[in-house]
Amino acid sequence: MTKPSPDPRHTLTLRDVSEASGVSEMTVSRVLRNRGDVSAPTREKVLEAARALGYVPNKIAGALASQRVNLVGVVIPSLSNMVFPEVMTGISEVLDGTGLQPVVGVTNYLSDREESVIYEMLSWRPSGMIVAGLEHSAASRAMLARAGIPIVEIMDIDGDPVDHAVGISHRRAGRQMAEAIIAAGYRRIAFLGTQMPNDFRAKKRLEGFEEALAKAGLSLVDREYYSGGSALLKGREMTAAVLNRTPDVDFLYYSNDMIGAGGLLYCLAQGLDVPGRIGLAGFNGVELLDGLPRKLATMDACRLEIGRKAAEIIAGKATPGEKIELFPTLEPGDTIRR
Amino acid sequence: MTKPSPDPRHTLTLRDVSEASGVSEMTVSRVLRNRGDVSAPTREKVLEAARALGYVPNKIAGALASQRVNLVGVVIPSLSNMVFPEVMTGISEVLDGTGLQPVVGVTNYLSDREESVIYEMLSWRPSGMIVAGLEHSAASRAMLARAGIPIVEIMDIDGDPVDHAVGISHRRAGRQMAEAIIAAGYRRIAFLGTQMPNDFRAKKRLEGFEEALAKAGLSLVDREYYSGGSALLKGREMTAAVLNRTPDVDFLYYSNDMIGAGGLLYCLAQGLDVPGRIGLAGFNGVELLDGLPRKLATMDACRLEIGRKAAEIIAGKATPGEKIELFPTLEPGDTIRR
DNA sequence: TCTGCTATTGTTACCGCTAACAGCCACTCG
DNA sequence: CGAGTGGCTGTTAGCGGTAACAATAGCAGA
Repeated sequence: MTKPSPDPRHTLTLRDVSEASGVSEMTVSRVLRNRGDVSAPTREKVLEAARALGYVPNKIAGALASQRVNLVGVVIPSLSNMVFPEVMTGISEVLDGTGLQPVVGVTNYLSDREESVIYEMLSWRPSGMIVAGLEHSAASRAMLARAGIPIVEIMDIDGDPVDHAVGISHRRAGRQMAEAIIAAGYRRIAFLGTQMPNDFRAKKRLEGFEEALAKAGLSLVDREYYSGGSALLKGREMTAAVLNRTPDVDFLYYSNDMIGAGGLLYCLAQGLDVPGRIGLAGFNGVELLDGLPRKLATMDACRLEIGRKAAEIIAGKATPGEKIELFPTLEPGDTIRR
Repeated sequence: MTKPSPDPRHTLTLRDVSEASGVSEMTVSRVLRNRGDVSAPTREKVLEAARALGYVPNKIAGALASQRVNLVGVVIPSLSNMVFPEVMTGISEVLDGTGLQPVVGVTNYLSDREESVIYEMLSWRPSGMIVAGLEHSAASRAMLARAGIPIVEIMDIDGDPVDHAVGISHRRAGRQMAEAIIAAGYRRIAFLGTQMPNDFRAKKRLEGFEEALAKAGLSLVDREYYSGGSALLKGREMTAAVLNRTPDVDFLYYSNDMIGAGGLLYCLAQGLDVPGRIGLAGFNGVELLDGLPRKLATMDACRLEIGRKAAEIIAGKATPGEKIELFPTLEPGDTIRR
C-alpha cells in the first residue's frame, strides 16, 4: 500500500515506481514492457505501485534509449475528403495488432506544406511512412529516400515511387470509364471537376478519359471546373451551367462522387431522363451514394484495401514487391444506359 | 563543399553536421534552432553543411533534453463523422503560428480505446491535450488530471471538466429545437437517431428535447434507432419505417444531419408536403445540406469555433476561464413551417 | 597597458529510459 | 561435491540532443 501521488507537481519517472516497489528501475522497466523474466510476486508489486502512483512511461526517453519508435507517419492531403478516413480505417485495422501507431499529417494539397509535414514527422524517427500520391518536391523525395525506413506511397501507381507504392492506375480508371460510356452509346460528353492544380490523381483520370475518347474519335464537348465550397452544391451549379451552355450534352463525367451526387440531384429535380436522355458518372465509390434516390455510376478507389496493404508493408507482413496495383471495379449503378 | 551522404546507412546526428562544418555540436544546435547568437558566417557554414548532408534533427533526443514537446494530442471519436475534420481545421488554424503540432487519435466511441489512446499520447509528454466529450473512464480522467498540462474537453459543456471545457450545451440545443418545433405548431413528433451508447452528446440532445416536449405537455409519438451503415441510406429507411408505423406523425427530429438529409430526400421522393404536412430537423449544420433540393432545418454545432478556442487555450492565448460555452444558432431552413 | 564588457563558441552534465552484460542464488547432474 | 544451468535482478553506459555555465577573443575606455 503506497500513498498515491505524494508530490503532485513532480512528473513521475521509473525511479518513483522503483522506490515505491523496492526493486531496481531496470526491473520496473522490464515489468512494464513485459520483456525478460520477472518473478510473479515482483511483477505484482511493481504493477500495483505503478497503478497506485498513476505512472505513465515516458516514451521519449524509451525511444531514445531503444532506438525504436512505434509510430507510422501518414501524410494525406485532406481529412474532409471522405476518401482518406477510409484509408485510415484500413491502416488502423492492420496496425492495431502490431504495436505500431499511425500519426496523421495533413497537407491541404500544398507541396510546401507536405514538405514541412514530412520533415516534422521524420524528425520523430517513425518506423515507416505512408504518403499519399507519387508527386513530391525534390526535397521531400530526398528526405524520404534517406530516412532508412519503409516508405509507401499510396493511392496512385502511375509514376515512380521512392520505395513502395500501393494504389490504382487513375489513368486506366479514366480510360475504363470512358470506354464504358462510349460502349453505352453516349457521344456528347462533358467533364466536370476540380481545378486544384495539385490533385494529380484527378488530373490523371481526366487524361486517361480523354485519351480513350480520342481513340474513339471523340472529344469533350464541354468542361467545367470549380474549387472549394460545398461539393454537393457545386455539383448542382456546375451541372446547371453545363446543361445551359451545351444543351445537347448527353453525358456528364464528374471528377468525384460528391459533385456527381449534386449533379444527379439536380438532373432529377429538372425532370431529366437519367440515364436515357443523359448519363452521369463519378469516382470514388463513397458510401453516401447508397442513400441517393438513384445510384450514381462510379468506380471505387479500393481505399480500404490500399490502407491495409500499405500498413502490411510497413508492418513487414507483406512481400515488398515495389508496386502493388489494385484494380477498381466499375459500378454502373442506375445512371448509365445498359 | 562537402560530399553529400558519405555513408548512406548511418543516420545523421548533430555530430556529423558539426564535423562537416568544423564547429561544435552546440553551435550547430543553436543554428538549427535559431537560438542564441551565432555569427553570420558560421550560421551559413552550418546551414550549408546541414542541407548538403540532408540532416533531419532528432526531436526525440531534443525533447528529452529540453523537456519540451511541441505536440498537442487531439482525441476524437471518429474521422468519418464530418464534424471532427472541421474541429481539426479550427485547431490547426490557431496552432499553425505557434510551433505546436496537433496529433490525432481516434477512439471509435469506445471507452477502452479512449483510455489507451490517452495513455499512449500522454506517454509522449505533449504540451496539451484536447479531448472530445466530458464522459471518460475514471482512469482516463485521472491520467489527464495528473498529466500537468492543459487539458481541454470539447464539444460539450453539460458536465464537469477535468480542466477546461469548450463547447455547447447539447441539452439546451435539444430543448431549443423542441421549442421551435412546438412554436411552429407541430404536435406529433418522432425522434430518429443513433443507438450508440457512447454518443453522449446525442443522448443529451434527446434528453433536452424530451424535457421541452414534456413542458408543453407533449411526448414523442415514435422513435427509431440505428447504428452503422450509410447514414444517408439509414435516414431513408428509418423515415420509411416511422411513416409506415405512425402515419400521422407531423415532425421528424433526427440526431444528425446525415440521416436527416436521407429522410428529407425520402419525403420529397414520396411527394410529401414539407414542411406543411411534415417537418424535419437535424443537427450539426454540415456543408452537405447546402446542396440538397431543400434546406434541412438544423443547428450548427460551432465546430470551427470550438477548435479555435480549444487551441487558443492550449497555446496560452486565451484566459483559462474553466468552461467556455458557445451558442449554436438554429437554422430553420425550409423544413419547418414559419 | 590593463580592466571590463560584449559577442561568440565550447564544455559539462544531464533528460528518463533501455541494451548488454554481470552477479547471485538455488538446483541438477555426473 | 564442483561445475553447469537457468531464473531473476542489478549495474553501467549510453541514445542524441539541450541548459547552463565557462572560456575565449576582440575591442573600447581609463
